[in-house]
Amino acid sequence: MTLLPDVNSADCRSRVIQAATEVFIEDGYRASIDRVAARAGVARQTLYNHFPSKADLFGEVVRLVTDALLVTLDGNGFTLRERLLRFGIAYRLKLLSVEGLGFYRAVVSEATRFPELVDNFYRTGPMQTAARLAIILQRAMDDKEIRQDNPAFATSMLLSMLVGNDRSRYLCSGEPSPAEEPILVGRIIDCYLRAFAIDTELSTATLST
Amino acid sequence: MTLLPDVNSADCRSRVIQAATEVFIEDGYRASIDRVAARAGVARQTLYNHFPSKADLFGEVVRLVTDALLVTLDGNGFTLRERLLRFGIAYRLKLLSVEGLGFYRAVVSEATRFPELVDNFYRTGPMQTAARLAIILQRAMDDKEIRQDNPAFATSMLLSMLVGNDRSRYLCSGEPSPAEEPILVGRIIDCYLRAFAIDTELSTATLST
DNA sequence: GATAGACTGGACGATACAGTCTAGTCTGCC
DNA sequence: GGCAGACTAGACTGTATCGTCCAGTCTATC
Repeated sequence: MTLLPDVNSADCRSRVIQAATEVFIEDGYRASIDRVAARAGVARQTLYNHFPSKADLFGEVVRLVTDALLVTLDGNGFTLRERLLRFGIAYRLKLLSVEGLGFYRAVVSEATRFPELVDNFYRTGPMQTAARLAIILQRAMDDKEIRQDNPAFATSMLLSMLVGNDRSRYLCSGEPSPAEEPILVGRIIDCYLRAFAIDTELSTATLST
Repeated sequence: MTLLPDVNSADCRSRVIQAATEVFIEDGYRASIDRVAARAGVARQTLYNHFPSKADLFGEVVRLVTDALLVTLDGNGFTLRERLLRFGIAYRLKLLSVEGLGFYRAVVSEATRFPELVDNFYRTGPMQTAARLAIILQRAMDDKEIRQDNPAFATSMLLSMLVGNDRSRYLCSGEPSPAEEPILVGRIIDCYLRAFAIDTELSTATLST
């Protein structure tokens, strides 16, 4: 017995995780263990040597993919619009990819069977991304680049505008077309910046009715 | 044999549909036929007298609930803000209710197993609502109440802002709190109207960088 | 060469479930 | 009374699946 993790064993484990990720993204939790094992090119028993149950394997996959889906926000050195644009492109790229959509579907589908897992996914995934974005927006408010408002609300609006309706559509039918992505993101960000632009007399007057 | 539909039979059928709706909303398609029959207070064979298969029953439920979830837009006689406000409240009320969320989860979960059904759901449900909203927005653009823009884009933005992030959150964890709904919808609509307000020199200047 | 640890491949048990079948009951109508 | 149509209750078939078990193989190390 060696203390170091066996190379072959680790390879096996990662192959299983890789296969499970693909299969769960394709068909959700209802995909069979046999299919995962076959995809990994591994005997079923080998899979059970590494994971005590299907639920544990699923949980591991969810944790790993959740981390992989976190969207990073690069710091300063850009205009606000530029930063939001980069964020928006990365955000849509991840969430609206075939894998991002399949994963989301798989996780949401199991909200009743694994409530704590899905809750944890939301807290360590989407909520983390939102928290990072909120910091950027808060700073932009402090710098008077956008108007003062509740940062949580401002964050929610931007995230909603970026993927809300499109995610819903792609979950049901069709696939995203990557060609027009940058243009679309630009339009969304411009739209957002109008909504949160510093107040002018005109715009406030229109709303107060 | 009578030509008129038997009262008891029709009653039975509607009880089954009612039960199936509840059960599928709770646990999705993986809920068993036995549970549906039990919930309806009916023998399994009776259920099969009315529906040839589980998939057919599911399809029937999806069609009926899709219709029930359509959001109506009342016509004129109100300001644009008032109309959007009413729409937003009704829209969130339906989509973010426990039933609306459960139904959405159930449908989206089966996008791979029943692609045509889910695609049809999207076209007769969400797309219908969007089309109705697009007409209102188009008219508002013609009347110079909001700035000229692509109506489909403007529609997508409003629908996204209304439920995008919140639906995502509620699908994963927690439940909506109906108390603050009207205030929240008001903030969203105001935010939207800012984004699509008629151009002023100031706001365009900020964006053009 | 012997040994330990990991993987294989298939049999096996237990469970759940869709859908069918059948014998019997109930109800309304002639 | 008799009959037709619908419902009931439960047995039954066939299939899918999770998870276990076991006998055998392969490989690296001593």
